[in-house]
Amino acid sequence: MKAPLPTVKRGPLYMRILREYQQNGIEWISATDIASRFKLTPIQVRKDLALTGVAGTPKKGFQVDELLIALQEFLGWNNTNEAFLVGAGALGSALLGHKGFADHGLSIVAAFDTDPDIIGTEIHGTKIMDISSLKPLVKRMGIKIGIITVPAVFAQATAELLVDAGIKGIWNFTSAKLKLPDNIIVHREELAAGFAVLSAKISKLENLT
Amino acid sequence: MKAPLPTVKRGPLYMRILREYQQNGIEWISATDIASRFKLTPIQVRKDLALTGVAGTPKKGFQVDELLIALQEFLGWNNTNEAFLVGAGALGSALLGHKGFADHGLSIVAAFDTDPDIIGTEIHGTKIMDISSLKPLVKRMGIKIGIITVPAVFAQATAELLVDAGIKGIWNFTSAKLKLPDNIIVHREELAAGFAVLSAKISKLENLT
DNA sequence: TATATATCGATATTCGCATATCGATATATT
DNA sequence: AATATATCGATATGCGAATATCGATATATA
Repeated sequence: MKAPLPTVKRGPLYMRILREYQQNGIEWISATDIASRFKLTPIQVRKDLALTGVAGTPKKGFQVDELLIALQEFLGWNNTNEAFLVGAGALGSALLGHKGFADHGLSIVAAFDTDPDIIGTEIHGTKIMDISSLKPLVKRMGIKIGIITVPAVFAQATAELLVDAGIKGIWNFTSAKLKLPDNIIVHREELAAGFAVLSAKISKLENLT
Repeated sequence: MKAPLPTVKRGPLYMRILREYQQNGIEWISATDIASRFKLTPIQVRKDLALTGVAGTPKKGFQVDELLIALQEFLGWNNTNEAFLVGAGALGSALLGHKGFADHGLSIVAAFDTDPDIIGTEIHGTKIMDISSLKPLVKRMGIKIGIITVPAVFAQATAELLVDAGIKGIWNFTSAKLKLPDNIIVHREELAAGFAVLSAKISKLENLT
């Protein structure tokens, strides 16, 4: 199944509103509803949803439960919605406490650090463990995603450790460029990009979608 | 000047490597250098840099100092590289401590909250102030960007307060959809999107750029 | 001085995604 | 039962950005 990248990126939005509808006991949702909720057109939403394979019914829309399951499947969240986090500093702690993730069904199931002062403590309900215990846990729990929020200088070493432990994908919050085997998927979160878009839009008042 | 959105997004990457070169006293940088540093092609980098108006010289590349200034101008960072942050919770604190921003020349010059226990304290060198003092400061300092890291339920009220104070652009880290006047630029940071891309790439082993 | 090479920069092509159009259909309404 | 309407879903169009191609040029090297 081929999946357009922008569609995948919008996936979490759909997940959120669907969960909300589900919790409120609403059975049907239309592409128009979703579009008005975010800044999208109904057509775009329909095209995205079409990729999941679910069929809507005219005048009512899509069945919330059915769509939710299909989307989850489509996004691959049946297998890979759990992650380990390494580096329980400021940013790491924030991610651990970030409500948004739970809303989408994603969960950071464990966090690791090297600082003895932090190890053993709990941050937002997640116990911080010694990094030496990471490898066996990855195998045992079948975790595929690792989140790196260590200082940039340690990023490469951390990444290698994760790969060695069997991690398949890495979410890199540092500014370091990681050199890893090709079969490892790396995604770098570029926080500054958001800032750039914002200030560019302000300084030149033009429509950059 | 028309600015392709993806180019703007890559801007911070260029800024980072340029600053690094500058600090190391390297005078010239080629598109090939930059491309190999990130996951880009030299052609793409050249096209981006062409928009700044600077000319490179064959066999050497671009002059670091000149390019840095031009890029800064191009991204509009001469005027709008300062921001206020509202909501000094977990995520807010993390952003305050995020070294990455300083590396790019962006700065969060002040932070605000409503919690009396937090007001007056310092987080990563930034003093947390009472939100009531926000409005006069925005005017006095000419700040144009506001960062919202409050709980989602308070997002709308916070945004309105910022707009009332004279803020032109808002960086929204909550999941709330903000209803604001059209002339206000809003950028929502969707953290979960990164996770979605990553897990999609892992579960279907396909090339989603 | 002559030649090789790395890089720039312009043009052309391709690709992917967003947007528009329109017929089909199921529900609600009268 | 007949009609109106909201929505889906397929096809077609258009746009923006990535990629490829190739000549020009300045530096380094022999």
